[in-house]
Amino acid sequence: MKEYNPHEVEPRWQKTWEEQGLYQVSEDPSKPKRYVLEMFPYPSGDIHMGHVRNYTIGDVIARYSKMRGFDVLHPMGWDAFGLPAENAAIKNKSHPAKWTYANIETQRASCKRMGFSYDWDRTVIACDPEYYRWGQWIFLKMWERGLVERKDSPVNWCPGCATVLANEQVINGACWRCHGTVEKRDLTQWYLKITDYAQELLDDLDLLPGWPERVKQMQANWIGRSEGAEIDFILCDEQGNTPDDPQEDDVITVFTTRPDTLFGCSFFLLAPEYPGLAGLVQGTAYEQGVHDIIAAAEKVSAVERSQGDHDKQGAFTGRYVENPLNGEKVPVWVADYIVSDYGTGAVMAVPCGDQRDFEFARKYGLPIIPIILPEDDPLYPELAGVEERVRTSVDWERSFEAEGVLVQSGKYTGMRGGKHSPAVDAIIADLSEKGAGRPTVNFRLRDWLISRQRYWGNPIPAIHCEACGLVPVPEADLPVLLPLDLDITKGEVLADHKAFFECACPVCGSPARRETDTMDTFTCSSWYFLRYTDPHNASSAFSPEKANRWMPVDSYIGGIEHAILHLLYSRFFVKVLRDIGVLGFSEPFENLLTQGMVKLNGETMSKSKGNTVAPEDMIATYGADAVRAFILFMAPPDKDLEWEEEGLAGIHRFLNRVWRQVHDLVGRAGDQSLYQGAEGARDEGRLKALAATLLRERHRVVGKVADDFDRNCFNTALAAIMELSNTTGEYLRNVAPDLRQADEKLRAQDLDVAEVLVKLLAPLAPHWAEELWQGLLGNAESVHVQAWPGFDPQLARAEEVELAVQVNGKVKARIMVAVNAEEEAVREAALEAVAAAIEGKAVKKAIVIPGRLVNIVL
RNA sequence: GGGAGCGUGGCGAAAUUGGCAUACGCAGCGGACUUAAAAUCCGCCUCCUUCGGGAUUGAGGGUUCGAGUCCCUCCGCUCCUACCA
Repeated sequence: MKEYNPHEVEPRWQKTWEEQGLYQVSEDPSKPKRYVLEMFPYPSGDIHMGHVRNYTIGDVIARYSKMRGFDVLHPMGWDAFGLPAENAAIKNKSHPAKWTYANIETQRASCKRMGFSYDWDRTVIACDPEYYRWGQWIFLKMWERGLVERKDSPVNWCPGCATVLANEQVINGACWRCHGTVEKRDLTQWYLKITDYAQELLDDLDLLPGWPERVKQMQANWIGRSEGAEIDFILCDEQGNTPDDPQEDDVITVFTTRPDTLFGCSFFLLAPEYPGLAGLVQGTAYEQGVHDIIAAAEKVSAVERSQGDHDKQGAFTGRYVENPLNGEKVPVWVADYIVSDYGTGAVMAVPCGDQRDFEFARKYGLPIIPIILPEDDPLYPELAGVEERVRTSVDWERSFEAEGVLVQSGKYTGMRGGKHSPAVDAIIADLSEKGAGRPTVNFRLRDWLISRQRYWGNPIPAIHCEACGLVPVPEADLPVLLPLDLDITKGEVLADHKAFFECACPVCGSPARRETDTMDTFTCSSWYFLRYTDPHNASSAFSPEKANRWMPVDSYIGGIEHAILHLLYSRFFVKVLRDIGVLGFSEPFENLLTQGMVKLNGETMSKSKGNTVAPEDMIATYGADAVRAFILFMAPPDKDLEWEEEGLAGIHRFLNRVWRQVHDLVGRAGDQSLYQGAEGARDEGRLKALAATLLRERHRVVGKVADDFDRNCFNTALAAIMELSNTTGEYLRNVAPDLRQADEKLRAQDLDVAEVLVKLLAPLAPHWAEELWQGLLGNAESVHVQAWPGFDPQLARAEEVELAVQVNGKVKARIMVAVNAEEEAVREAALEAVAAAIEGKAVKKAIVIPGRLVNIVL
């Protein structure tokens, strides 16, 4: 017998598979398709254990799917544009392209060493002009449809990365890449109008039962839909007089989800960044106070501002607005807890119903008018049914935010208030009639800021012409090539690179300037999964026919960190491409599997912490197959996985053991047999019983493993295979080898069990399986294109089963009964088995659960 | 503050629809083989026990013939999100 040596077996089969093109997509329309995809990596150095886990999960699904008769698409590529390449290039005095492609080759080699079944002919590399030209094309199509906008607004600026960031890329006020503090700056930038799709992006989450609830919840929260009303307040003078003919400048609109509390509005708030704020106080006695708040808000970084409960600061502006519902004069304040980029940046403050307004009112001595009360409030008897305002203060500890009954609210008094309450509907209707308000839906989602002032990205295909304004690059001129002759180590930037930006206006032909901003790298990852379906298409981004055949992705596997950014953007791109008419579906990813982290001693592995385990070291010791199987065995895929080298050694032992068992089963173990000491039973009955048990286990486990793979439960699938191996060991140990081999039927069964063990492990340990399948069992064709072993549920069942007999829910005895025994007979047997325990007591009833237990109730 | 999830042996975990809790593995302990060690193989391995049994899925309660699983209260942990009006 040849010993199991992964270091010899693995590279050999990897070479053979590649030469044979075993994993090239067959494009066989007679088979059902399955698209298995792992999130493509950013090429920052070699792959780490997190990647290995991600790709191993995908590889098992792909290999298993192939054995189940699917036409499988399982590609790999690189998200190759981005800032780390620039930083690394500057550090190493190199070029981002050089660094990027070198890392891609390293990662590609590591993936091959792990034995992943990718079709390498379909590789997509985002910084390849053949790919990014179609990203530019999609941008132009969006522009045609009015989904591209260039506008001036306060944006997130990361000084560390010297670029702007999308809202989604600011995590707790810090840059998602460098973790530096993000500032607000007023800049003119490019946006994609993802907000046009806000409602659909929210609604279609319901079309995704194959996504984790958690991820859908996170997306729904991010989109942040709120129903409410816009209400117009008109600026008035100190006597409360509004202008006879109010102009646009005289109106300040707020968004609220609680128009029912309008009678409780005792002051009015503007964000420090509110556009017209400076004008309101210019030249007045209040200018300085307001200015101080604005200055303080600018200084306080977004990080601190998002820390939450710091003391609220504000100042009176000296101005008033009129409450459109009751005509009251309300003072206007500036407050640092009002954010400018949600709603309108202006808020009607209702301190009795909002805790933040409550605290602000207490601090600055503003009235807290009770207008909504729970019926059990001590104040309720006094105010119940009161329409006119009789009280303007309360001694409450905090605001009241739940549902209640309106008081002191004019004709609305007595109505139920709260979100979606009758009072809300009535007040919105009345405001609409006056033209002072309208029902609105507000989203938290902002438009996607995609321009970046960086070199290593996809150029935005636009031209600035003095005469014609902003002009899209004609489709025929694509791609706008990113120049490679730029030396960023000397501080060169695109905006100074004449050869790049000097151009002629495509409309009038006069000298013009090319846009020098590049696109956010997330635009590259928002459609790469479509390119894989038709990667070499030179005349379009993809053929709709191919994309429609392969899409949606059936299994998408990746980290939870992409729950919002990448997954939301990709959904948006697909919906736009559908509306453009090149896709016939609305959602890109049918099933999403978010894999857990790989940890060491309870901590996430990371280079900066220095607690990583290098995949190549583990491969060098135990082989790729053991690493793969270990990763799948140690935890369910969506849970964090604690790295334990002892466990990996255990899996290596297991592969070794099954290797020898397979040799034993086919009579080829020779003197390396695990069971040579096994004189075994020569007793015919014992032999038959062991063989029957093995047969039953073989069928049971094949069914169980298929079921587990279908549910992505790789850990229990492997546990079941271990059980089959244990039963096999029991059999081999206790049956004299010559007896087995003399019996033709047993020889056939032994061979079948050997084949089953090899096939069940093939998706998990592909090289190990191939060596046994072809090397030992002498098959000419790869195990990875074999059909999944069949199983017979009848054979998986024993003729007799053991039932537990419970008395009042406690197990008191066990009985053996025939599988098809009549319920009455089972009941009789059970009563008999526990006769002593129930003696003298009345049996109320006996519940028989076939195949499981009998419960006798006394 | 809001939302989601989790809590089972020394450890990683299993129990798919409410039906024999602790499968499978790791570590540990004992044994076989060996001059010895490694490797390999076999056995033990939730806790208590007067050896009859009894208890046990974070704690307490409820529903049910039956609860790790469903409901309520509490405790603990994790993740996400946040002055979102």
